[in-house]
Amino acid sequence: MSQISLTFPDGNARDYDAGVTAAEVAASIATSLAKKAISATVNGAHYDLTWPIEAEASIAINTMKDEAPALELIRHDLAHIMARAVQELWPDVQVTIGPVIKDGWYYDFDRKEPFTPEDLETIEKKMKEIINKRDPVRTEVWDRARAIKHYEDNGEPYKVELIDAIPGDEPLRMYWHGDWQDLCRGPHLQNTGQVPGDSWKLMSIAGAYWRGDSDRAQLQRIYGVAFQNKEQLKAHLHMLEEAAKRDHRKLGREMDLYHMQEEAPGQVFWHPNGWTIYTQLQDYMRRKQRADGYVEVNTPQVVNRVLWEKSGHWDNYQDHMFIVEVDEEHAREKTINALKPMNCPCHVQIFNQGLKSYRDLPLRMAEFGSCNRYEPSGALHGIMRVRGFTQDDAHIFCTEDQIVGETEKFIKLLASVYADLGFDNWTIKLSTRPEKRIGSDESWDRVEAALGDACKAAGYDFEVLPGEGAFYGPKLEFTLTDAIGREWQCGTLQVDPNLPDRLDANYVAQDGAKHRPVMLHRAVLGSFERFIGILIEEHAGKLPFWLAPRQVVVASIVSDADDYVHEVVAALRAKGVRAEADTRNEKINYKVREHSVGKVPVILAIGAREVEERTVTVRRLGEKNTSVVSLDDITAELAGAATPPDLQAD
RNA sequence: GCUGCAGUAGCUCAGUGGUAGAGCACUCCCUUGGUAAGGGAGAGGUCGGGAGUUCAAUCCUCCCCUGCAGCACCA
Repeated sequence: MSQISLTFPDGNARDYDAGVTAAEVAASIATSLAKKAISATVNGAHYDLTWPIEAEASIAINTMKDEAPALELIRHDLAHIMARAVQELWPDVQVTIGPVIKDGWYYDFDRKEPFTPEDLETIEKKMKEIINKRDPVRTEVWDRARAIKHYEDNGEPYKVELIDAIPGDEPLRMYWHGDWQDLCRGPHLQNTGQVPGDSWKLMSIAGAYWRGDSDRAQLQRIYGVAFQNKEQLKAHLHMLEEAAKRDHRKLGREMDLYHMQEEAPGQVFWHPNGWTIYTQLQDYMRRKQRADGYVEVNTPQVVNRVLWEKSGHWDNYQDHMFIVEVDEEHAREKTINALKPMNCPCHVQIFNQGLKSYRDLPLRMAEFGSCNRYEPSGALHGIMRVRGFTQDDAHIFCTEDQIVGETEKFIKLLASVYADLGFDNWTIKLSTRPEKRIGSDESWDRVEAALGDACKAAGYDFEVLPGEGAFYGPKLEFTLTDAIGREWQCGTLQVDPNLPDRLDANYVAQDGAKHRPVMLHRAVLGSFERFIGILIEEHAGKLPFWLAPRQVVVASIVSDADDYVHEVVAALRAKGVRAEADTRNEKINYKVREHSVGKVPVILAIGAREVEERTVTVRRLGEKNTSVVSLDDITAELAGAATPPDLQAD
């Protein structure tokens, strides 16, 4: 038998017989290590203790102390244990697929009756029994024909389909947890008792399509979370509770920002407080874009279908458009229009007015464009995913050579905006050519490279999402994360050579001939609605002072102070600070509580002393202590704080 | 759109086959109180909408609407 050399993390190497298992390697080092070993990392891949190692490799033996492999194994074994529990409870249920995900795992089942919340408790109980049995886990490599026959004989078409999808050169592994068998790539622990009994929890039941395809069967998915110990599970559940408090739907109500109602699903009724945030943001974006060389336009809401047919949207998105028919009683001929779902075709109409020269490029055309899309009902989510929204949209008409420069300029604009708004963890994703696409491979090569180069030039890394680009061009997505870790695309930049072509946009180049410009669709915030939702969750409602809808409440302690309270409010308002008086017949405790809950950043309390000394007592949101400041000083300070970041003197 | 769950006062929620209740919020009165809820009184609901079963439906059944979780979708 041939010998292979295995190199350990400390750099030492030892020779073993080819086909040695990680369990044997661990045993060769120390009995204690063999006992504690749960898996191995071999050349960076996660290995079961029982898998043979055939060639020279680097190896690290993992124990429960190694967080990443330990969590992976715990979660993966729990997926199997849960599937086994379900099949022991309901033998007619088919198991399909059950991967490890962030914080836990899920498993998809095919069962006629829906699982109920009570079922989850029953399943948990059964899982604990299985864990307590400490059943051994063992594995075998099967050949393809045997595996397929096994599942065909068992009447399990899902598994057969999974096997068909596994590349031919990959070994097919069967795992047994006790007598329960499942096809699985592994690795797994050595027995079910190695899974902690109390550091996991079944969370929810949901529908999920087989293989993610909405044309195929819908299965029932059970989600679970799992950690290394009970404390981590408790911390996770606590984090979820805290996150729920930051939910923009809850804070939106508490801060009286907006509401939504049945008659206009997916559309926002902005209240004065919310609209203040909105207009502050819009004013800010307008200044930022103007400074970056954008011109601003405005285009119609209701546009005849003819334009949507030309742009190609009618064919692709008709079902997702709000259609407006004007019937014969009102018009000579019945016309069919659509509320604009996007601004780009209208922008091309503006571009097409008059002759454009290469000297006009790049032409950066911005619009705070109100759009309506008939989003599927299940997609709606607070103000993050809505049917009526306004984008901070712009289209940059340019040449292909200008793409890199314009993209880099855009990323810098976006980075500066996100920084001003308090975001420091956003990510860039580059979506590349999909299977169904137009344009030559050479052109895709160039444009994808241009986007990547622009990111690098601006100093940012990006993740590639292969095949996720639009059919006409690649795109950059800039994503932010909400309170419970869901990612939302906010900013975007998309390269589009197609629409200028469909709508016949052109410019006169140096050679005197007409050429097609390229269009860059881009948005920094994305939609105001979504961005404000994210903003609320990011700051847990405690918005930066310049964005806070009510920046200051001046609260009287005794009614004798009312006149001075109004004087203070007037002084602040004269300096552009959004200040309100609270002279209600209530105690200061009550007022402080109410405005703290309402996330007002600064409360100025006024009693007899302050009137006498022409001062205010300042209480800042989140701080318990107060300070006494002169009226002049506080007015100057708050006026400075109320100035948007792009207008700050420094 | 699909699967599951939910919808009772402005908000958070309890409740029952015999047309409803709490706390907070709201209005009025008392109270002028020094930093996260002072006291009292009052008003407020076609129990999401429609149909059915029943002597009787907020409660049971069916359909629809909206919301929530996940999936699918996101030009």
